Amino acid sequence: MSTERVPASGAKAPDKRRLILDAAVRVFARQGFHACRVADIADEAGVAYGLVYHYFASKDEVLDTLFLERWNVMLELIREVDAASSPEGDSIPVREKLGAIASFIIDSYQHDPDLMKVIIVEVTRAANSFGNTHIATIREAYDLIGGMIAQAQEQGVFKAEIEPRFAAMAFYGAIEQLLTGWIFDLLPQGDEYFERAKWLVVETVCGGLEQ
Amino acid sequence: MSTERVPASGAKAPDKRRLILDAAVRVFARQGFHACRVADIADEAGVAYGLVYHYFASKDEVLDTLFLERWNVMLELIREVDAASSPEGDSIPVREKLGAIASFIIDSYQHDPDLMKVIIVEVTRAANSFGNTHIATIREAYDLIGGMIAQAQEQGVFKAEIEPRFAAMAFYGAIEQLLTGWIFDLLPQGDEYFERAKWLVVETVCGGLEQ
Amino acid sequence: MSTERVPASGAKAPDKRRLILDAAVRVFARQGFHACRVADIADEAGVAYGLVYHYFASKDEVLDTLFLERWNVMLELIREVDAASSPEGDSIPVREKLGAIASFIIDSYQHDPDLMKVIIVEVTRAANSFGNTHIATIREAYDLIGGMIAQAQEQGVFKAEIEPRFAAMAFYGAIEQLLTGWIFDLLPQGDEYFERAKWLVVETVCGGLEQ
Amino acid sequence: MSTERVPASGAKAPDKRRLILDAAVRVFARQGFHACRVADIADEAGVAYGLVYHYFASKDEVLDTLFLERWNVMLELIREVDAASSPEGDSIPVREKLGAIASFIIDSYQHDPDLMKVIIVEVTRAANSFGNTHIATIREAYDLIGGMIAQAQEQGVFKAEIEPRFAAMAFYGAIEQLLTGWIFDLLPQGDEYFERAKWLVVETVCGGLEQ
DNA sequence: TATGAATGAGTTTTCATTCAT
DNA sequence: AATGAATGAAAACTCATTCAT
Repeated sequence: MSTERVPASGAKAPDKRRLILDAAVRVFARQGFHACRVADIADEAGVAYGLVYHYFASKDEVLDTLFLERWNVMLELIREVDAASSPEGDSIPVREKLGAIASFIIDSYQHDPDLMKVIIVEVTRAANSFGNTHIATIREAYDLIGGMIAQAQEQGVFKAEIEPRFAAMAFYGAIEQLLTGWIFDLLPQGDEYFERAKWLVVETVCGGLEQ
Repeated sequence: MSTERVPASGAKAPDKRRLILDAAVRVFARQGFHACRVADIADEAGVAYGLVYHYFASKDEVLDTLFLERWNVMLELIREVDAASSPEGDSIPVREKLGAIASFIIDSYQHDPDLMKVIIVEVTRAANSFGNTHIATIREAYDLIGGMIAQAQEQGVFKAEIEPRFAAMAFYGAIEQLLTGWIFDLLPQGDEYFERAKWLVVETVCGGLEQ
Repeated sequence: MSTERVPASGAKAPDKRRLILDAAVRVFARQGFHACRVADIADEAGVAYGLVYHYFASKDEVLDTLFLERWNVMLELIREVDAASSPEGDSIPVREKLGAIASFIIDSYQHDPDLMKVIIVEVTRAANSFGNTHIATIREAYDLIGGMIAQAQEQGVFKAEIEPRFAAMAFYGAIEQLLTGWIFDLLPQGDEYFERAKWLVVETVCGGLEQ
Repeated sequence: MSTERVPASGAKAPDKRRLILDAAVRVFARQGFHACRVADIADEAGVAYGLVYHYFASKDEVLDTLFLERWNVMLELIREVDAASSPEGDSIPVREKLGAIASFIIDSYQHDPDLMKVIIVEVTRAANSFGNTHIATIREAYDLIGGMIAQAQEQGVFKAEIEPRFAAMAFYGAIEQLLTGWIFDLLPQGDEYFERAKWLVVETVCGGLEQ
């Protein structure tokens, strides 16, 4: 977070740059990155057309910024979880780790569905455009999860036959597809559903991975 | 499957329409739907520019056709699996059913990675364009899988607390993310890996879902 | 000449490419390269906007083409003059050579003032854009003239103290400035004036260069 | 000359206006008037963007100012030369007059090549923009030279058949083309070459014009 | 069927100029 | 005098689609 180049100034001033980013989230979510014009972003933000280009070099950079802002927060969370230890000094159990990650992602969606929609739809799977640009950053998350699984395997908690990288992808894919279901309005939403979804994904995947 | 409107003619004639579709797969996979021009498709197919418009009403229709051709084959497979019964007349076990689906998808990727890349990258997650257009068709697959899970639940094979729709999404998402891993070159490929991936996804998800 | 990529087809068909080039000459001459829009060229040519881009990669390429077409004709003329010999087999005198060049340039202006205006105003002196791009081609003309002067020097016709390259520039500059005078409407025009100008420039420069 | 609206203040203060003008010369020479942005001028001058507009009404006015500053100095010089008389009270000979003009222009280039480049490339030949704006001012120089030549003709020094206006253009064009040669790096530079160029242009043109 | 020239609406980006501070 | 954020018109270029042959 806090990629702002502009002083926060006590959260009073409108901070046009933030205004533009927030507007872009809504517009990208509503129309899709390709289908929207830069003018739509400016209009949604209530600023002049040119100001978008005053703060961002291109339309692409707007999306890049949105993605990186959010993804880095997630990476930080995953790293913290990975390093976390119980009061006794032991590393916390995998189930808890993976549960924290699932919770974070689902909470993120609950908190700002538009942003998560944009990230999933426009970046995470865009193998020929943004996904490719940010592949290293994206991979970092997968690798960290893979590391957790490998560790659990070494500790004898998870089955030995498992290929950690593959399991990590399956786990992350399961979560992302739940979000996709919400995005496409194929799954029911609401606090209760979000909570149950967290449980289900952990229960399912961990249940299957455990010895 | 055979959605062709043109006689098969004994596989002799070039069948320009098929030529164009196959070329489109390669071009869409290589450059992405948005980044490629209709001229690129024509060039790749070795046909005249205008011929693409002779066979297809628009660039969109080319992708629509590719998606539907493949997705309908998958739907057929899922339906067959769903209806399949053992020699004794009993329905075959869920594990086998889901295994058949995972196998089919992964085999599809193995057989024509470009086509699966296009479907996943350009359609399945494209919530604001093709994904939305084909949402009903896509959903059908999720629903069929959800039905299988619900049945397994009723039979007492799967846990009762499970929400079948959610579990279906998790299952499908896990598979799709494995393909995504191959597409982005994040996971190792090869016959052996494909086979182990099939096993892993079924073992993991079913293992977690079972009582 | 004849850079046409399109068959001449008996001079019957309109040849849209030529139409565009000819229109561009008029528009560039009237408004200047920078001040005119591609739409102006298309309008002047009576063709659709996009057709300009069907035949030329960019607005720049239109000017490049116009310049090269004409300049290459001039280079050819200069080379011919340089190689020309009298009936007796001797090389023709410098005065005649330089006179032929001056005649050619001034005739060119008389024949198509717009084209010469464009070349002089937009290319020949444009040290930061087109002039720089075509500097090698432009230089070739100066070098050929310099060669003629050097030869005359060796033959004892021109003074020995002369630096041929400098003299060539002075000669060419004198002619170009006469055209500039006509372009800016600072000098009177008309057949008689054009003829006298040819004489004046040769008489002046050669008169001054001769021993 | 001193067109400055701002007190000279003993050459102590930075005089931002002058700073901007000098920076503009460098930027225009390096990138060309059209290719540079107002921001480039401000950056080069080390002043704030808006300050350019505090001192100048537009980007055009910056170039106008540069051109007029210099061209007026030249006009003054030409007028002085024209009025100059020998100690005996006779007007000095044409050769000396034209020599003084050639010297002044070449010295100007030697002293500030960037400024002369800008004037020649961006103004003097720009028939559709600045050249047209300043045509009256530019013409004055040509007319004054033409007057000198006419006078020499009347005195019987120059041939009678000469059209003074044409001869003036030829003379000025020869000089300007030498500068063009230096600008394009087609001719060798250095004190010696500059001196010889002065001699050559006068010797050539006057030699040819004399009876 | 097959060709590729012709059309023109649409979009990003640039950048001179204005303006509030 | 000095700053630099804000404005928005302008234009090159792209490319899906049409159409005459």
